[in-house]
Amino acid sequence: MYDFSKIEKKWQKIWDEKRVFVADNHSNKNPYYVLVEFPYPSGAGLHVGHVRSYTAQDAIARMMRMKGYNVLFPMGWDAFGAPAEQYAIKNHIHPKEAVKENIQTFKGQMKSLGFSFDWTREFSTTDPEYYKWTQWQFLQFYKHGMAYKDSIPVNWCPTCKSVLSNEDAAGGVCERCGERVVQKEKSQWMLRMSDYSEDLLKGLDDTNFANRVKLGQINWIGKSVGAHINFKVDGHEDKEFTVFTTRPDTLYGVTYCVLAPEHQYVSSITTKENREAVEKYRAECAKKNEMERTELNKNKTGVFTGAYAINPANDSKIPIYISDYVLATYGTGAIMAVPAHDQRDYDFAKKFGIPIIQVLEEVTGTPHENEIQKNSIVAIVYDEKEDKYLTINWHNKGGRLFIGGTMKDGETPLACALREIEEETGYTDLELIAELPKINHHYYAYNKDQYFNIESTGFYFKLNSVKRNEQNLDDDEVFDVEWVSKNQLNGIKDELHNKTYEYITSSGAMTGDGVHIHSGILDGMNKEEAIQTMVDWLTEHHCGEAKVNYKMRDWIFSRQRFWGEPIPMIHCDKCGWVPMKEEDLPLMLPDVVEYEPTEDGESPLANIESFVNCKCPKCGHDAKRETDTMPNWAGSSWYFLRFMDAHNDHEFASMDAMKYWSRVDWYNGGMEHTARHLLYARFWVQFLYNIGLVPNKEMIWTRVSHGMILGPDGQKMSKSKGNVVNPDDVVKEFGADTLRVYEMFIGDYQMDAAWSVDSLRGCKRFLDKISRMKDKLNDKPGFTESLEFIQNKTIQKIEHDMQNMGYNTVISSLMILANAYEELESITKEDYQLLLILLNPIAPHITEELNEQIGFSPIYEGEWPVYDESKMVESTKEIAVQVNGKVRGTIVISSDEDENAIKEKALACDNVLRHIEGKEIVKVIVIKGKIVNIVVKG
RNA sequence: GCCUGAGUGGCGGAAUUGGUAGACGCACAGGACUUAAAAUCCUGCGAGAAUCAACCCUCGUGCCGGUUCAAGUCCGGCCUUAGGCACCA
Repeated sequence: MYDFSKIEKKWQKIWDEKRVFVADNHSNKNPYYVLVEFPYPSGAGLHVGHVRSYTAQDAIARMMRMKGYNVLFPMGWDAFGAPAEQYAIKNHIHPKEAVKENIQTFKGQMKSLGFSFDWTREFSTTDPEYYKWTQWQFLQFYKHGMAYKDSIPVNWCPTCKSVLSNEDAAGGVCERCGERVVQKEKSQWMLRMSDYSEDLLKGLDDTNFANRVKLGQINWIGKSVGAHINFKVDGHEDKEFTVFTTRPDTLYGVTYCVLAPEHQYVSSITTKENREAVEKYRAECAKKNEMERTELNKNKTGVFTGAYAINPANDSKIPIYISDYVLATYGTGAIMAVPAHDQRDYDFAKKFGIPIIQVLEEVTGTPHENEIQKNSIVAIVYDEKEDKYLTINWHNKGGRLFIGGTMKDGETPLACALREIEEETGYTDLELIAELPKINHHYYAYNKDQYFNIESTGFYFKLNSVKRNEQNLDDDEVFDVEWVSKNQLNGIKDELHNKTYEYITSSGAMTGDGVHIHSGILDGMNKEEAIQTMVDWLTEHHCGEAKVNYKMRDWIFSRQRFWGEPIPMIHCDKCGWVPMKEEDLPLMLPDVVEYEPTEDGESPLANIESFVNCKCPKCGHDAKRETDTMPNWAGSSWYFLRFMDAHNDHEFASMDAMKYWSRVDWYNGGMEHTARHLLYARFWVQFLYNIGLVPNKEMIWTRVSHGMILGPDGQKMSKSKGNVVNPDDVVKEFGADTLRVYEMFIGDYQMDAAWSVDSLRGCKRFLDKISRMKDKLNDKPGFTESLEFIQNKTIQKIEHDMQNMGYNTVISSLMILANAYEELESITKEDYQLLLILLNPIAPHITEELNEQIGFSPIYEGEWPVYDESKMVESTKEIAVQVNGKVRGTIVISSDEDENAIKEKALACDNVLRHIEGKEIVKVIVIKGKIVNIVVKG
């Protein structure tokens, strides 16, 4: 046992006083920037989840310093936000007071954990010296036409009396208070983020984000490539509406169109007879917000307008509906519907009895020259009572199949299916459940020595009763009729029959690739060719063009809150919106204690006249300030740049400083921020880059995210569940080093992990063991020879694992090294120090202390060990010998033994002999240094 | 519904390119030390059959198939679960 509390305080003080972790902007060492998301300093204090990621990043920072890098590892506070505001309103104090207190708590907790932050660069987003530059950057957005005001329907939380971004109103409820969100028109500041869709997508190539992080970004941007197609309205020569589609190749399969209920043409094209129904439907939709519409998942609603559109490809007349499954805000607010190849259109068409035209067939089998064309069917019959499927078993002449057959002249596919079922199996009492999409199948018939290409129609029947006639078989039809369960269906090897079965489990529309049919110029083409051909055709005939759409919308930048950066804009009756003069920044939040939100949802700032009233910077007349503030995401979109030059009072950061650090090398944060925060921050940086204010278009290189720490019950920690673990308690009882080691050892860093006090104790034991080991030091110089192999292996392994976030295996390999030390009578001081240095990034206090006690200079002044490959070659090695893939023994080989010698050794192995006795050796596979496998027969 | 992960002992989890599955730790059991306890140390610890015992044998990484001399790892299909997105055309 060691007295961790004294030791930890001692070293924290030394690091502080000697400014060990202060980064230098003018160093000639290579820079390395390690960043962890700065926290929102909530009243609850530091969470054990923070400790996990901070320790991981701290370990990297400490290791990189020892490797000779000039490491920037800063910390600050993202302190604007609703909780502080709510707390302040309740307690009638200014939020900055609450924030100050919380920051003190957080900082004290962080210091007690020994993180190697450069505290000289600390700031809070709520410091006027910082938000001055956030405001300044907003003015740059404005001056470059990137900020604009727009009156749009927004998500409104009646309780918080605030507008929420779409992202914050997920699920139709307020993210903060859980209240139902309603729609409300509001004039909002917006940032033209959608202009950056393509750049934000492309920029990902210049980053080293984890794959799942990149995918999150890609999904959020939501690029879809397709076409705009113009449809004329029959009888309204002047009217033409445009649809966006990703599948212009299915134009021949369009059987109706849908306009969003809000579409501008709805009133003018609706016929008299349909007007009443249309108006009623529109009124119903107007009541619902976007969230409610999207909740009505499956059940499609809509009404016919009475009007028809003209399909530009074949001039056919198709009905125009309105339905709320088409959104006014996405694409053009109108779609062409292809029920055969889009599931939503399929559902709608089924409900309203609209025809379904298949224009694309999937292809199975391999095409061949000189094929004979045929039409045929595959019928699947299901007996619900027995839960079995009807098959015929050809045994070794073709195996198990469903019912199949060729159509006779003049026969419909359905008639053919019924006839074939009766002839082959005798069953007649069937009910049609579904006609399945047609499949284009190529095959070779051995009995006829002929290649065929068939168009097969699939049918799905239910068996009503076992009523059965005599089978009517040809002489060559020798098979058994068998009812089989679902599991036995995987005995069916035929591609066509399997594909047909797949269709009965999918729900209608065929969305895959294949070959076009009934599609004029597109016939015979696959999806990709047909899309290109159709786009060219549309362009040539002036009825459409290629078009790319993005899901991502502009950023709603206004919040009706007190506790945020005031937006530095002034409204003058004469001049309109006028930006504040840059030299007048920061626009400070007023120092008042009372600021209730207004009833009509204006920001609390609107009530404070001394803030609102001002002079127009342009004409000098009386004017009023914008009273909305910025969203939380604003301050966190560029804080990593400020850390590079935190106290600059004439720029947000100097170009020199940003060029020196160049980028964040290793950024860690929570999963929940990998989409939004990262996207906003990248957008912000790209904009600054485009106006020449930052040196790189992407300023974050690697981004990783950590899993959550769950309560001991495996649930997310929360006060209400009573499963919260407070890091202070753990530090007090077990010490900071134990907590740090435990959180690194707890499991895969990228996955959630449940808290376990038992495992925590195990980590304490490990540190105790290392501490005790000091008693077995001898006076010999250098390293103990027998340890050199494992020592160098461990260095290599730790280096590799640290770079790959394998912190848990870093700890385990250190435990293995410690166990190897334990087995010896005594070890040298160098042996011991090596272990201390390797453990230092994760458990810095105890390792510094022990290192000092044995008389070495501080680890933080030293260098990271380098492994020596020459010490890592093993002279002998034990490898396994398998017989037919099963391990039957092991042999010891030396590194210079050749294949034949190894083979001989393996074959001479006792237990191996037993297994190969009397059997023929087919071959012996020797994988050098790994394994021997003897393949025998008989 | 779509996208992305994950599924391995009683538990947390290991297993660089396919090459001895279960490292390391926890829990548990037995033993040593001790008057006793704690601490520490030693031994065992996937399941099963068999045996005095040991060796040994069979099975085993969510399920069903496949590829391979060899599959936790690769391929096809499913199930469960977590997170994200969602009438996005």
